[in-house]
Amino acid sequence: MLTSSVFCEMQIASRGRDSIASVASRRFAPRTQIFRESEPARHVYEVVDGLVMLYKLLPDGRRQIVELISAGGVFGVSSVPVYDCFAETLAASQVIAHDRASIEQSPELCRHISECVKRQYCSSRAHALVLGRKTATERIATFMMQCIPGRGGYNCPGPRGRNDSARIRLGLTRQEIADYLCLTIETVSRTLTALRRRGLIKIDKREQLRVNDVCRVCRMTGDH
Amino acid sequence: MLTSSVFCEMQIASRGRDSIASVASRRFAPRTQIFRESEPARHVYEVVDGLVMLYKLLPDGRRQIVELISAGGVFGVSSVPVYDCFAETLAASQVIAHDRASIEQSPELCRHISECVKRQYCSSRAHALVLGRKTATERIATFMMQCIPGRGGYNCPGPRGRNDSARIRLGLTRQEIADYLCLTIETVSRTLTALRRRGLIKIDKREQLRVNDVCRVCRMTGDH
DNA sequence: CGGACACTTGAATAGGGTCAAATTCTGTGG
DNA sequence: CCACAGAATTTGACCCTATTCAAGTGTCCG
Repeated sequence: MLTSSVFCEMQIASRGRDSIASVASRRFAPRTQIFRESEPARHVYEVVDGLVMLYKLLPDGRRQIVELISAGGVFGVSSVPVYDCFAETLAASQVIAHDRASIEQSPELCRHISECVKRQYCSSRAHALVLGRKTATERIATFMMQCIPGRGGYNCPGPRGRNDSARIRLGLTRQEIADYLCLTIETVSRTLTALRRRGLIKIDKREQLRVNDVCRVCRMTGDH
Repeated sequence: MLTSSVFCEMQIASRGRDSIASVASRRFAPRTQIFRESEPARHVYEVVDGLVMLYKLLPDGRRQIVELISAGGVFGVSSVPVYDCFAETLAASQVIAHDRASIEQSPELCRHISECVKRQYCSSRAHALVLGRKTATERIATFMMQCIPGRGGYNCPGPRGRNDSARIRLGLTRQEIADYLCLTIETVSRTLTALRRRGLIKIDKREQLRVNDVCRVCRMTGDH
């Protein structure tokens, strides 16, 4: 098994004067399933490091990656007693598993998780706009901008000087990008090729590319 | 002005022993804008009665209705200091406006809102699957199922006896349905016509239709 | 009853999907 | 270092679903 788990009973020092809570810190290898849809929702997870994807499946195999969660995000939150999607790591990931029952007992933890859910709720709406109304090129551009920290979002600082380029590590295969953006693998590939031919990006390795002009790509998201 | 507002300083009796909170109960006429995207987010709203839509716009006019909120739902929640979408009533609606600053002071209210956000967060993910992976017919079927309370969701009771029909009040124009499901008005119209011709539904009035066999429509959502 | 708006229908089109094949990585073992 | 296998990706040709554009038709409300 690729997973190594370290369970521990620990004091959450950073959360102040709460009583001792039952938490487990776990490390998962890349592409490891953490839970499945319709399984009893026993834990709420916090991502410390790495990247986790949440996805839903239709019976005929169509897949939709509904969310990508990196450090600081939470997952496993559900309004019913079972998980509403599958969770799987993309990169090697460190997560904290909070026992669902114990969360109620820590107002600080509750508050923290609520804050994360609120943030993720807002970004899931931005994603709905992507899925619903954007062209393939706009989707890819939007996705690339998401991969450049600090740019493109609310109060983007704008280009930094002459050379406004950025290196991006995708962390997802073409198939995963397709399932996230609701395209096919072929369309993702074709769109990236078209962007490369137009000189907007350079594909260094499979998962690594360079955006030559961040602002120009940002203008291609359709948002401006 | 179509809006009649009643402001009041009231004790939220149902929320127990919290101190007096600043809330305003307001009534809005149908198709009335409540707030705009990028406006300072001063309030969090709770829907008491009616129907509110949240939507985002792209600069070129493309619109995506990201959420429909009925009684018991909240809106105006944002992780940044401005609203991230537009809010507009569809039906005449009664809402409670909570002062953003005052929310923090009521743990009970905080908890209540968090609970709503959690629920809405989950349903927004289900909607992402609709937008991303479903065909026009599946989208319309999914939407119709959403309009039939108690059916199609987690632990649906199944058909009730021989005559498993339901009357639906849409409350949305074809254009709004299109913007919610990410289709065009023509595709919505054509799809409804096709369903009518196949004898699955009967279109009584513009906004009212009858589903002859709920289970059959449910099977058309693509979820089963 | 008439005007405005919402909806429906038709024909042509295009964007992305599907299917199939070629190419490029990546890792392994010699 | 090179050869090879298997997988991931790219590319090509064709197709289909939903869109676009353009008329109609229906419905509501004064």
